[in-house]
This record gives sequence, structure tokens and C-alpha cells, in this order.
Amino acid sequence: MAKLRKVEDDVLIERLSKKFKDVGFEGASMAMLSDAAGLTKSSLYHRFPEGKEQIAEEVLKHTRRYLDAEVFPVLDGNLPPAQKMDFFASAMSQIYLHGAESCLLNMLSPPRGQTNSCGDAIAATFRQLLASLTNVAKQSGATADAAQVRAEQVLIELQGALVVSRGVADLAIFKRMLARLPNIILHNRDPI
Amino acid sequence: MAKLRKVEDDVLIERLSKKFKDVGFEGASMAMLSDAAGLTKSSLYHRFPEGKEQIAEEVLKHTRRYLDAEVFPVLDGNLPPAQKMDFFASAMSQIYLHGAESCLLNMLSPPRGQTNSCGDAIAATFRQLLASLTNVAKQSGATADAAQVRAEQVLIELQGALVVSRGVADLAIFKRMLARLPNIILHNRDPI
DNA sequence: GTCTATAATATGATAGAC
DNA sequence: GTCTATCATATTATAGAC
Repeated sequence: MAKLRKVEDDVLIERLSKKFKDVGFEGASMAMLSDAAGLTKSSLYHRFPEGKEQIAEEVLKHTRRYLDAEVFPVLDGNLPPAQKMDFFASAMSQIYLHGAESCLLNMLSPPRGQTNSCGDAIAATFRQLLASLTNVAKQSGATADAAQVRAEQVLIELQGALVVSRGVADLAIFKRMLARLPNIILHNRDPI
Repeated sequence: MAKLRKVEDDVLIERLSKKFKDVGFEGASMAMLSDAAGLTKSSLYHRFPEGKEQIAEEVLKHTRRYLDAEVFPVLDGNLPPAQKMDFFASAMSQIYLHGAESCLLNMLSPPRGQTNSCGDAIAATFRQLLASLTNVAKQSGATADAAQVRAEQVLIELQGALVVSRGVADLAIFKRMLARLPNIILHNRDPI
């Protein structure tokens, strides 16, 4: 039988995830991550022998599992588009704590020019989000090209709102973005 | 008379700025910044006695001076709104190298919960951008509330497009965002 | 599985020669 | 103003006791 775990896997991942969201990959040291986890550095290395990069990978996998289990099935399911997008906006508001928490996919992105295992997982998750949102837009009547642009705009506004609302320390900006989010997919008028 | 400078101030700031844009504040060590600058660490400390934070501040000031000299006068000037926004989109495309370079205001943002001298400069610059863009939207016929939302959306889409196009390594996403940018200010329809 | 102790390296920062 | 040399600290990582 396995030895007693002071901190359960899920709790551990949540705590590490929070730290990464706050300070980013480069900003998080093993000492900070240990503190956040409630374990010593050595214990952290025992759970993640390859260190910080492995922690980042596991944290990303955890996020991906959540999306695969709770979000993509709804977007890819049989609900009317409007209900799908209301659910999506609500889920994003929860995930990002109404704009108070940064996006892991952004905070763990490798520097420009570089590429690592996190970069691949991040790209794959962004692409799945784009694909599922594109399908909702098509379901909502958009042409293939328009659907892609609408999906891109949703992801862009989510990420951008997190950056801007952090930059000016104003969560209302994120809230106003969320309000227009469903309509981007459901009824995005083309430029004049 | 002053001693000979191996690297001119403007060139130095440009090089340091590039490094910060690539790897962020936490990701940039004094050693990396020295390498990028083409000077030793000691020389860098001579030019910036307070170290990395001072470098970040100076780099932000340099960006702000550019905006004050080249961008805000146009947005706040007497051109028709459409011309202002065409100029703005073009300027943003240049600044961000068509989506290949991250935003300094984002990459130098302090971690959530923290606040430093950079955070204040970043917030101030974001707010001035919002103010000037809001006025262009008003000039274009928007109500005060609508104008504010349009300005926010422009900043959000700029920042978000940089994040997403980096995440999926696709500059076309930034380009498509730029194409719809002017119209957000000029003719942003309200949600249904 | 967790911990203390420790080693090797990287980093921020300074002193002093040229 | 730039450089080499140096130092204190922080960081990554491992060894070994419990």
C-alpha cells in the first residue's frame, strides 16, 4: 500500500496551479511552489522528479482534463447554441474567478522563439477551444470562415480581458467582456 | 565631458526592451539583459544603478514617450475617426511586429496581488489609451457608455490577439484582429 | 511520503582597475 | 563608461534519516 500523502493529488495540483497563475512559470521558484503546496522542496521533487517543468505539465493536464470532462462535451453536444454559450461564459467566469485570476495557458506559455512540452499542450488546448467554438458558430448559422473568426474573437477577448483588467486593476472590464461573449458566436456581424 | 558610450541610450533601451518582451520581467536575469545589451553586468548597473526594476521603468518610459509623441497626438487630433483608426491599427501592427512581438505592458505587469512602480506606469498607459480611444468613439457618434466599451474592446482584442497568436503560433490571428479593429470604434453594434 | 542537510549553480549586486 | 573579480544570496537538485 502506498504511503500516506500529506496533501492529496487534486489539492496539490490546485495549489500549484494557483501559484503559476499568479506569478507565471519563470516567476515561480521551487521554494515558492513548495510553500504554496504546503510541502518541502524535497517532497515536491519526490512527487515531481523532473521538477518545475513537470509540475507545469501536470497542472496543464489537470486543466485539460477539466475542459475535456466539463466544457467540451457541452460545446460539442446537442444544446441550442445560445444555451451552449451561456454555459461557456458562466464556466469561464468561474475558472477565472470573474477576472481576478490569470489564465494558465497564458502564464505557462514559453518565451517567444522557444518551444517546450508546455507549449505543445497549450497550443493543443487553444486549438480544441477554437475548434469547438467554431462548431457552435457554424451551428448558429455562420459560414466556415466567419465561424473561425468568431471563435478566434472569443478566445482573444477572454485572454485580452484578463490582461487588461489586470493591467488597470478593474474587474468590471472582464465582466463587460463576458456579457458580449455569447453574442460574438451567435451573431457576429461582418465588418462594413 | 561625458565618457564614451559603447551603446547609445536609445539602442540600449531598444535591446533591453526586446528581451523583456520576449521573456518577461521575471524571466529576464541581469546576465541575459547584459548579453542582449552588449555590455557587462557591471556596465548595466552603472547605467541603471537600481538594477532590473529601474531598467523596466526606463523601458516603459521609453514606450510611453513614443506613444505621447506619435500616437496620442493623432488620436486626440482633428482627423476624421476612420483615419485615426487606420493610423492606430497600422501603428499597432508596427509596434508588435505584426503579432510576432509581445506587449511590454503585459510582459512587465507585476504578479496578481502585488504592485510596484511598473504596475503604476502600466495602468496609467492603459488608461490613457482607453481615454483617447473612448474620445475617438465619441467623435464617431457613440454615447459615453458605448464609447468606453468600444475602447475597452480594442485594447482587449489587441492584448488577446497577442496572447492567442503566440499560444497557437499563428500570426494570421493577429492580422485578422487588426482588420476588424478600426470598425470596433467606428461602428460597434450593441448586443441584441 | 516527508523531512533536514547539503551541494552545485545562477543571480543580484558591489569594489576597484583601466 | 567599461571591464574583471568577487561576494552574498537564491535556486535547482540530490542524499539519506525517519
